[in-house]
Amino acid sequence: MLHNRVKELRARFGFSQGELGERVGVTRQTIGFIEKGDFSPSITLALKLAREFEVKVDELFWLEGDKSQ
Amino acid sequence: MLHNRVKELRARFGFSQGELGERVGVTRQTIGFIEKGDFSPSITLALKLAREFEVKVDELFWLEGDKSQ
DNA sequence: ACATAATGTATACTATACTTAACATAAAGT
DNA sequence: ACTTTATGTTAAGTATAGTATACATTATGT
Repeated sequence: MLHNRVKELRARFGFSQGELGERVGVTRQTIGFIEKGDFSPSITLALKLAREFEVKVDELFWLEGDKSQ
Repeated sequence: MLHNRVKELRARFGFSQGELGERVGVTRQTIGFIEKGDFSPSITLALKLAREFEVKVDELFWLEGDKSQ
C-alpha cells in the first residue's frame, strides 16, 4: 500500500491541483487521483513532484509499513 | 529523460535479473526493460528496488539534467 | 562437445497510469 | 443573486507499464 504527502505539501506551497498539475505536466484530475491514493504514479512524475516541493521522493511517497531509511 | 543505476547495483549485490525481479515482484523482463531505460516504472516498484538496494529512490532514479539535492 | 544459467530481444496480451469531458458542490468575491 | 475558482467524482478513451511465451546468444562448468 502506497502513501504520500502530496496534498499536505501542495497546501503548504499554496498550489491548486490545477497549478501543480501544470507545473509537473499532468492534469488536475491526475493530481487529485494521486492525493486520493487511487494509483501509483510513474517514478518520472514522482521525481517531478518531489523536485517541485524540494524534498526527496522517499519523503513524498512511501510503502505501508516501511519505516526504513 | 530518466536515468537509473539498477544494473550497477544489481551487479554489486550479485543478483540475476530473475532473482531481483522475484524479490520485488516483477518478471525478469521488466528488470531488463528498466535497465535498458525502456520505460519509467511505477513509484511503487521504484521504492521496492531502492529498499532492496538500501538506497534512496533519488539515488537510484533521476531525471536528465537534474542535479538538485 | 554438451548442459545450464543469465541475458537480449521480439511479439502479443493484460493491467493500469493518465487524459478528456462532463457534472456537481462549496467557498469567496462582486 | 450571480460569477469565478477550487475540488470531488465518474465514465470512456489512449498511452504505457508490466506479463507470458518464445527463441537466440553468451559465458561457465563438466
